[in-house]
Amino acid sequence: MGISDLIASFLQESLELSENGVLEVQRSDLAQRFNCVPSQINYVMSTRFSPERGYIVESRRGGNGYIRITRVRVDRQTLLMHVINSLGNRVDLPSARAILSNLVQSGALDELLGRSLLAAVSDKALISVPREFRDNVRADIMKQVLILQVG
Amino acid sequence: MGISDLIASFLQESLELSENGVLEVQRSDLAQRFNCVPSQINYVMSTRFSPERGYIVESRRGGNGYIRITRVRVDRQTLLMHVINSLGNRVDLPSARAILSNLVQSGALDELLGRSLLAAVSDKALISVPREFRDNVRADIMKQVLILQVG
DNA sequence: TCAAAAAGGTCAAAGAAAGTCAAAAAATGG
DNA sequence: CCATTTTTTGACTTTCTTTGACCTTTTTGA
Repeated sequence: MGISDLIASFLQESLELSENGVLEVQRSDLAQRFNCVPSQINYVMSTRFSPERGYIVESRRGGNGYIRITRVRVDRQTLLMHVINSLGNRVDLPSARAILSNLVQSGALDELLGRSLLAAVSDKALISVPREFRDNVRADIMKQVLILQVG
Repeated sequence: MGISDLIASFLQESLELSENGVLEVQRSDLAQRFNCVPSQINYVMSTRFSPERGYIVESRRGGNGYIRITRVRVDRQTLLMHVINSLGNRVDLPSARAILSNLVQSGALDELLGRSLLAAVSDKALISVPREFRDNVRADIMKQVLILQVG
C-alpha cells in the first residue's frame, strides 16, 4: 500500500467513527502525520473522495482552515427511507413489483438486487405462508432488505 | 519446461498456499526472480491464467502497482445448483447464514446480494410467520432467489 | 488599515509501475 | 527439413503516484 492508500483508509476509518458521516481535518497536520507533502492530500481527495465515489469535499483557507469530507448517499438514502416509510405493514405482489421497478429505474437499487428481492417475495417463495398473511410477510421482507441498503 | 511454465507453476503453488485463493505479486519482482523481461509476465497471465482456466487477473499501474490473481474454484452455476439441491425444505437461520457466507466467499454470490438475502430471511423479516414455519419459508425464499442467480 | 502569517490550491515534472505489440527465437509435428 | 505454433525479448505507451515550486484566500495583530 502506498501513502495515498494509507491516507485514504485512515480517513475512511475516521469517517466511520464519526457518527454523522462528516470529518474535518487539517491538510498540514495530515501531511505531517503521514510524512508527505501537503499537496498529496489534495491528490488523495481528488482520486479517493470524489463525488462519484460518494463524497463531498469542502475546504477553507487561511487561519483555522480545514478540509471537510462528507459522505453522501443522500439522494438514494432519502428515496429509500421514503419508500420504506410508505410501505405500511401489508404489500400485495403487484405493488411490490411496481415499487421495486421504480427503485431500480431511479438507480437507488441495483437491478440484480431488485429482481432478487422480487423473487424473494413472490408467491412461489411464500407458498407455505397462508394467503392471508403473505402481504404482511412481503412488507416485512422488503423493509428489512431495503433498510439494509440505506446503511 | 520453459520459463513461462516455471513462472506459471510458481504462481499456482503460491496460490495453493494462500488461504483465500488470492495472490498479489509485482510484475517487476517476478520478472527479476525469474530473470526475464517484465512483459513475459503478461504473456504468462494471458496464456496460463485466463478466465477460461478459472482465474481472474486484475492489476494496477503506477507506484505500488500490482497484479492480483484470483482462483475461481468451482464454477458458479455448479456451486449454486449444488447448494440449491442441498437446501431441503427447512433451513434454520444459522445454516442460512453459513450457506450464504460460503457462497459469497467463493464468489458465486455478490456480497450485497448475500447480505440482502440474509436480511430477507432473518427473524425480523419473518416476524409474522409462526415460528414453526419459518425454516420452511426461509428455504423457499432462498431457493427462489438462488435459482434466479443460476439463470 | 494593512502587512504578515496561516491555511489551503494548482500544476507540471519526475518517478514507479504495468500494458502493448511485433519481431526474433525456439519448439513442435508432419 | 520445413511450416506452424509457442515463447522470449525489448522498444514504446499508458496509468498512477509523489514531489515541489509557486499561487490564492482568510485571519490576526500592530
